[in-house]
Amino acid sequence: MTDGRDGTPRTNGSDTPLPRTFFDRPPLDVAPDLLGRFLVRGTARGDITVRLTEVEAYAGETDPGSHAYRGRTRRNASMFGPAGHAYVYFIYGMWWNLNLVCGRDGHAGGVLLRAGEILTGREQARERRPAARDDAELGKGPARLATALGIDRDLDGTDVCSGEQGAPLGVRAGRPVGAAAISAGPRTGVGGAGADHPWRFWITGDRTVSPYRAHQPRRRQR
DNA sequence: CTTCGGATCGCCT
DNA sequence: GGCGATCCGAAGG
Repeated sequence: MTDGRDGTPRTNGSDTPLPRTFFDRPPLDVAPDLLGRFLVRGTARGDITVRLTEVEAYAGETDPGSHAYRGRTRRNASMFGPAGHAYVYFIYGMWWNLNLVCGRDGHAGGVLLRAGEILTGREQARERRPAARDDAELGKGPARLATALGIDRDLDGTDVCSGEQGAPLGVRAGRPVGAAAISAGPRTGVGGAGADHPWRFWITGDRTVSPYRAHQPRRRQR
């Protein structure tokens, strides 16, 4: 990324790609460490850069809340693949959600990217998110974030650690957040065993963090 | 401000 | 056939 004004490269290291080893850890370690990092979406129209503000860990085969809990299927195959790749899935018949696969080989862990602050490429994001009432809403929620970034099935399995210019997705060092600025709590909209465990992490007080919503068992139809 | 119903489809039981 | 790691607009207080 450049500074957005005169093209002068940054010199503070925020553009450095995160090494693949970053993702070679359990989701509960990776998730809070992703806060403040930059996700770069490369499109034909230029880059969109997001500062990650809210994430959720999914532990894999042993986690009843995870898509990987019941084993490998066509949908969740990317979670069983190598770390440092994207897992993109379709939800509620209309939306896409983006995860980053992490954990040691053979463990289907992932981190759901729930919200972020759009730093560059705001015009593209606004066009894809006409319902957003202000910039903070562009990526405030997992499906909103994916929509703002133009994420869909095509990006499932994409390597986010290639470090190549123009890659469709990449994760950069960004501005990591210290533990004192991080809050933790239960996952949003996820029930079942372990629902109360603090698996969700966000930057305390950040305006782009989505509101918490408890799991709601669907009311039976009458 | 909060609550609620509808949209819409692929995966799983 | 049920329901989900959601969002949005309308209606109600």
